[in-house]
Amino acid sequence: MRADAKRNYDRIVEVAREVFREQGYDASLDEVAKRAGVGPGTLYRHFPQRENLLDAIMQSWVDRVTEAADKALAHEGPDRELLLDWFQEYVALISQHKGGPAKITSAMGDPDSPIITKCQVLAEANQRVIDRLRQGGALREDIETLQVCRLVGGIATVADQGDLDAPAVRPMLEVVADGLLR
Amino acid sequence: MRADAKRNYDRIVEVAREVFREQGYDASLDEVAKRAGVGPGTLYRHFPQRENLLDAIMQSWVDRVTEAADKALAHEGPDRELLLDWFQEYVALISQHKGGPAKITSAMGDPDSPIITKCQVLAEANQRVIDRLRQGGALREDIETLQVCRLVGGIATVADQGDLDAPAVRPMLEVVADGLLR
DNA sequence: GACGATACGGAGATAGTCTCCGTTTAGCAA
DNA sequence: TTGCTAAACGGAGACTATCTCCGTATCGTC
Repeated sequence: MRADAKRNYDRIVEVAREVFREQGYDASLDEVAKRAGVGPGTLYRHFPQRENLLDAIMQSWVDRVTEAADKALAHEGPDRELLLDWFQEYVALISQHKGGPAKITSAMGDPDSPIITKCQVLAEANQRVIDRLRQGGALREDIETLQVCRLVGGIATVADQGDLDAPAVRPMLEVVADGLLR
Repeated sequence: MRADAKRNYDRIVEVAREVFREQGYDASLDEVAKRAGVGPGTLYRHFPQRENLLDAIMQSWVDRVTEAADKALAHEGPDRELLLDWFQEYVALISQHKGGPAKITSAMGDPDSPIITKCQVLAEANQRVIDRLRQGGALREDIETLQVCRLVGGIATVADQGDLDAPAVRPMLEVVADGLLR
């Protein structure tokens, strides 16, 4: 990659992170290009689809995901607390910008999504937490971990669309956690 | 309302129902106008916002909602079955067209939404089912019924966005039902 | 310093939303 | 019937966003 190309690439990602945080995932891409000081052509050459840009933005995000899972697994205490803490982290992680929960959760089941690798990191993190509980025999067996992602993702999605805060989300996560534990 | 106005109004609603079913809730409104044989101006005068049109489409829908709740309440059998049957109906009702679950669920918490009256019918139907279970002492007390709507709406939303069918949705509804029952 | 590959960027095609306003029509009253 | 007015129509076009094409500029190498 040529030096000027890399410079523009990085600058676009940086600006996009800012704009998406301000205006949500639906922000205008031409606006991103303008703020980054490049033409729309340049933006679309680097990122043919909106989701390619999202994928680049999420590059740094994957580290935080695994960290959060590590932290949850290190938790000493009741299984219910562990699961709830993880769920809250999960919601926070995918709710970084408006529209994110829906995008990430629906990409989870789509192998062709440009952000699929990022989703897999999240799915694997969730898997580790679920496996730990399963090994302790604390969890019902008849549900796939992908469905768990969907359940929690669904809650994050409605919270995102309805502008709910963490305390309002908590009871919904409790219901799901209690439904999963046995 | 003048006769020609009513004629156009009805025709737009009829066509919109068809187009939304075909193309989802994001379908072009100019396309609806074209198919209805009216100018865009006419459509936007009758329905200033997209949701006003959705509200009109849902007029016949409210009857089905109350019917479904009646049917659920008439159910003889375990509470779990009753709740699950109702949840399945609930998901089916709000999944009429693509994008519907998200729209309806987020409108539930927004008093200014043009479709709020329709949402209230749905919320009341849900309330009746929940109340029945609460009276039997079968349900946990620490959760509002609006939250129940959000939980089930969240599942419907991810199912809608991920093109999941009813059998795939079922286990998620079971988790929520089990988490709510005690 | 010259050359080819690579990348830039903006004009413009396409598509959707929504408004404004000149034209038409329904419905009523004379 | 005819004439009138309020109501309704409809389409041109302003505005915004997405995305492409291609002439121009720049990088990096020989």
